[in-house]
Amino acid sequence: MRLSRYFLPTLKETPAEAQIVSHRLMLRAGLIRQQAAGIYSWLPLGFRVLERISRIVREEQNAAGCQEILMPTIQPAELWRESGRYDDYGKEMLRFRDRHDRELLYGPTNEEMVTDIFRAYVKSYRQLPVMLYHIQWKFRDEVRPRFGVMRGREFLMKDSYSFDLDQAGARRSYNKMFVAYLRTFARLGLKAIPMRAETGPIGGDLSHEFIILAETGESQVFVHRDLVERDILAEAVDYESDLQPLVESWTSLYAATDEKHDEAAFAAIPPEKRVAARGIEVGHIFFFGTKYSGPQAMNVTVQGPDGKPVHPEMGSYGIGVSRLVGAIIEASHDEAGIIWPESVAPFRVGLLNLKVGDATTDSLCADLYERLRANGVEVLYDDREERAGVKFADADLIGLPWQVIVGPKGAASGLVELKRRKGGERHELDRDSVLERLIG
RNA sequence: CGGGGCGUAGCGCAGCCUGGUAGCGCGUCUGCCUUGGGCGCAGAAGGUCGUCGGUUCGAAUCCGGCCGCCCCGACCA
Repeated sequence: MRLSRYFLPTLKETPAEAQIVSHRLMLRAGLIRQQAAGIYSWLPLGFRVLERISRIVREEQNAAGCQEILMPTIQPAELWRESGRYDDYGKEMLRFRDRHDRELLYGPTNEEMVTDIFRAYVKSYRQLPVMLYHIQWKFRDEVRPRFGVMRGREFLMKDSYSFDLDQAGARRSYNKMFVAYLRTFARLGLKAIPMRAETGPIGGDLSHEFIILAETGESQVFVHRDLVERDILAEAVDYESDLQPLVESWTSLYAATDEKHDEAAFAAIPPEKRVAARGIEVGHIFFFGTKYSGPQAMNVTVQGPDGKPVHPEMGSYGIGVSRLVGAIIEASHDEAGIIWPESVAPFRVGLLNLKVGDATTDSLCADLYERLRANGVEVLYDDREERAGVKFADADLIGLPWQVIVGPKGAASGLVELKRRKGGERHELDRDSVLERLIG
């Protein structure tokens, strides 16, 4: 993509409403535009990141055996009356009526609807387990939206739902999602730590929040260093195997938010293993049994092995996709701007032509641009007629992982500069070496 | 929902106290110049001062209602 034709409104100054760093950078880097309190448009660069994150989330959900569907944003009130939540949910739920005066709502979550889909088609225990998910916009009329996309009213969320014959099966589904979440956040370039959360109505230990560590995080967290340093991607995962030992190895070490913090237990950890940090919640998984499928709610049954009706055991699993864009920036930025992890970067390479109009830099850039693209490398080519300083500043601001800097001095001798955004190290290389590094 | 603050050009702000018909920086447009870290010079466009009403000869400015946005707290992917 040529930057001269790309819709990328970067700002030199920070809009007054933005307080936290991710919000400031998202506005300055031209990722989003606020349309109302907690409601945002996603501009081309921001939308690309949203799509990148969604792709990774999707790949890991699919790998864990979850199947993607797409439920609507608008839901009928009747479903929520069945579960009893229409009255319970309160003002956070946006309600309205259509032209026939039917009551509708903008979905804040989808337990009722997915349960409705399930009960329409699944009649036998032989069809279990079932795991469905979608990535869809949600609306929660938060009293006080803030922090940009970190707490918006309209937000993109991945929500999964599992249906099992019994609690042992539900635990297997839970464990799959647990591991899928670890892998998802690791692939997004984040250190996400599962922390025990409020237990559901059944009790037990089947509820975890996934919290990423970031200096500007909203809550205080306490974790065992081994959890922070452990790399799930280095471990082989077979979703058909018993994941319980793996899950236990992650949950046996200390990890807690300040609400659940146990000072004594934390003090029992060797001092060099204690990590007190700030965190941001990016995912939440929990088991809730028959809360929605039971007779008190939507009364869903399948026929069990003995021919008798069974209420399926359910769980739900959420990842805040749009929130993650902000969370990743909170976890990865510097004074100059965003530093995208490679896996979610909107483009992999920024190609900077420092002297547009100079025959040598123009042709060198054109060649690099074409050859990178031909090899599947996504490049944002800064071919604007701007001064070098503007290009450097914008490149650092939007945070693409690699910058290929082509200036008249180096170009004359066939050299360009390769700069890594993270860390900032630079190398003068000839064009083939640059291509080799970026394509390999 | 309790407390506080703010709405003036695309963005950041001054002007308001002490009413007299709107200004600065950045950005944008044109030309020249410059070309390795948000240059320089010259010219230009762009604002019903959130909105409705009141006071006044006259309101961005004083008074009131409404709307919107932000911050702190309680609550949350």
